[in-house]
Amino acid sequence: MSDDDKSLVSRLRKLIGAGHYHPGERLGEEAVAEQFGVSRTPVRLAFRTLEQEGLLQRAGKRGFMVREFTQADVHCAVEVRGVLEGLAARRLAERGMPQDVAESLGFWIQKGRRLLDKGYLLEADINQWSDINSHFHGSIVGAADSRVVADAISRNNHLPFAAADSIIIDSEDLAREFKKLQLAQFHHELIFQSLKSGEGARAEMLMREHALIGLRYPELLADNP
Amino acid sequence: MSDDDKSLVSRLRKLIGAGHYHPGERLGEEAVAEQFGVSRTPVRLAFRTLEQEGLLQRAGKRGFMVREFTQADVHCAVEVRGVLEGLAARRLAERGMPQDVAESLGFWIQKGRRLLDKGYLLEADINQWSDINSHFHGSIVGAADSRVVADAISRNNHLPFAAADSIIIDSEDLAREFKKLQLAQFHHELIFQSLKSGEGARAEMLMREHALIGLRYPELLADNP
DNA sequence: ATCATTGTTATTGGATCCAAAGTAAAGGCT
DNA sequence: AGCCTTTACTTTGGATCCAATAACAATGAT
Repeated sequence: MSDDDKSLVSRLRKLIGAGHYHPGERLGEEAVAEQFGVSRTPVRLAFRTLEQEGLLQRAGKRGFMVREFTQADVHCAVEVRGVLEGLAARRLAERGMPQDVAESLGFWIQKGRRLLDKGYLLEADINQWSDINSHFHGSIVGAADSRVVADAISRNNHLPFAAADSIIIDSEDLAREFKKLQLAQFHHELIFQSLKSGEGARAEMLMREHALIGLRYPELLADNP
Repeated sequence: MSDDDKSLVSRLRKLIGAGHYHPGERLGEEAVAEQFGVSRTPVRLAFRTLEQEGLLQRAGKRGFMVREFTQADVHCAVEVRGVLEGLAARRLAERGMPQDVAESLGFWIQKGRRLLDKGYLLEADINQWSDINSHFHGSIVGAADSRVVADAISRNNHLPFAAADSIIIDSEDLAREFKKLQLAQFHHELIFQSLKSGEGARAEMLMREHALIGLRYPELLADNP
């Protein structure tokens, strides 16, 4: 197998997220163990972790089943990320942003600006934006200086489509995606601005709105071409 | 042992929460296994769960250590609960509160009112309030109708002092505690009011403020006797 | 004397075995 | 024929065994 180096949990996580297992499907320990060529022990350990992450749920007394994710679940996961990252942003604004964090955020904003300044989007730009985006969000969450908040966010990010860097990219319509990223970049700059001036409430609200960008804006941009 | 019926995770959770293990102390699988009279296997499983819950953290490549909780961590956990329960309340208000939920919340509010109406607090009332309180919060979270949100809250509640029903009771000063519960009851009624009228933003803010009642109000009440 | 290297020990990860519990199926009874 | 009971099988939980590895200690070299 190609990814023998990755841990069992992340491999399973990826498979579940990719919809490789049907939602509601029961996962037998023996079956999975055989599928990955390991014994039952590591599978049992992994299942407990995946259960806590919310990807698996107990199927009565008969082991675990793949958690089913509705559209509403995705929506909620994004909103949860919104309020949590909003909390992180507010904390950062209220406690004052350290110089190095400001520099780091400025750096990623500059990078985003340069990426979008050319006025259009290339296929190859997607990955770069994903990188920029996760560094921006990661810097804020990290600078909020609270393991509890960071853990809550990271746990939520284990849910499919919930993570900030899991923006659905529609390679078919790069023009529309460009508009979306332009808006996201604008959000980033506004958030940066409010963080710098210690506007906690504004930073929080902006962050919460920013989280929704993948949910609500596509339809909006679709209607107004 | 007296509590053989409880699962290993909850027993460990309780011990860790009670400070039975020193923060930062390394927990060996063998040692814990022997202490509980079981083999290493269930301990290993439990450790993975406790790790995800944030009570244990990996100690390098050498097993797990007891997570250390600072006062700031407790504060953050309470704020996280605030924003999450706030989200639940807003969802409930915006989607409209079903009749049965309104009746249930009204019931617990009535019970709280009757408990406090006598104007003072008895030692025995504490447990009853805890019951009322968790039912009130539980009803709202449940009625928000989102497993994602409910799970996020429940995971956060595993952290010591983060759960809504873990109000620190100072049996030495029941008069002050009475004031606190009076305020909490008032919060509950205001939240109920805003939920009924569909005031999402108000319900959310009230819920967030309500979460802080155990953190900030004691000092306030201490200064103003 | 200090540092590096090597050997020993402690501890975790993985595999296998056994027991317990639950489910499905087959057979018997009304 | 339908339902209940009993039996066989599947599957998970717990215990033990073995291997891999990291920490520790001791010994030797510079």
